[in-house]
Amino acid sequence: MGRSVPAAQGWQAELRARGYRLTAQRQLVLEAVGELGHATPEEIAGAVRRTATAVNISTVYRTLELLEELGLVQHTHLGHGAPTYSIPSDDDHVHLVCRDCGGVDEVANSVVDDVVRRLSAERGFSVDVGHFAVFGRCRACSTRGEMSD
Amino acid sequence: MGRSVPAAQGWQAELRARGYRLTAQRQLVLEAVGELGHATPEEIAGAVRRTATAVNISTVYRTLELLEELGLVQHTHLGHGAPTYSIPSDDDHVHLVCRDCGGVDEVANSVVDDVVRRLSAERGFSVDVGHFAVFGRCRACSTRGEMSD
DNA sequence: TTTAGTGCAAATTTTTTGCAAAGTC
DNA sequence: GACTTTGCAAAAAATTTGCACTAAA
Repeated sequence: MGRSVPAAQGWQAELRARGYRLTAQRQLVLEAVGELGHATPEEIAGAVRRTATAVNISTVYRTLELLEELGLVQHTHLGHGAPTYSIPSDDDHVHLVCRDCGGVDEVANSVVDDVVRRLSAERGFSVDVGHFAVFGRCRACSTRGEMSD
Repeated sequence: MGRSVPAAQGWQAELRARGYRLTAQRQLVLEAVGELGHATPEEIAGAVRRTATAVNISTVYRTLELLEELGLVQHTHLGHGAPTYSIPSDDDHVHLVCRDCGGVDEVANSVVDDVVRRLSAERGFSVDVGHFAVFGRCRACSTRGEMSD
């Protein structure tokens, strides 16, 4: 088996290797991020609170920052509000956020492959596909708009 | 002369037509947005303050909200911080934001035309090109990274 | 004169920080 | 035991809101 993706608990070793310590809070926050998917710090704190031990909100912020530095979580901006955290995965996707209903849809990032390639070639800019959300209006809201216009 | 773009002072008439009033503050804020381009509410307040009359920050927020509703300004998310306001124009562009240096570059939105078309056809999603920023790493920062790696 | 808009101050909301106590290695 | 991490409380930063007063129409 390869080890391109930190296996089951490889991150714990990596944590120590970097001089950090393994704590219950860090495990709980990481688990919550995995379970919730695209959750805000506040939501993550809430989820942890519901399970067993509560983790202070400031610890959640500090922990997310650390986990992101280690590459164990990533954050995405889906709109005006707080950034949302999730587990990086191979099948990253592009987020479509509707300005009207606020709904978040996803499309395979192959849709933007071409743009990514061009920006790399023409500008030397390497796009972080997972990080950007695409804003606009979803089909449902467009249809609704037509009717009421 | 056409009137696809609210002419010089057409917006003032539109304002009144909708039952709103023309005030010095609204003119000052709109001017500041035009002069600054992609500025945060705080920056806009600062710019106005520097000219003649100061406009209270809460009025700036309320005014931006109104001007946006009227389509006289638009806001864009360029990263973690506050949204930035600017004057909508025909030659909208895509923003490239570097995760390392924070720099903001622009590319013609023709670069994403294809994606816009596909999302419309396949998902019925109409993209607001000006609203989304593309995150990643710019050429300068990539080069720097290679060297220090 | 009537009704909308502004300034001001206070309340929210979200995130950050200092520091003593608790926990990990 | 040494050094990191956490919880707590307070500080900051960013927005929003209530309300009396000012100003546009």
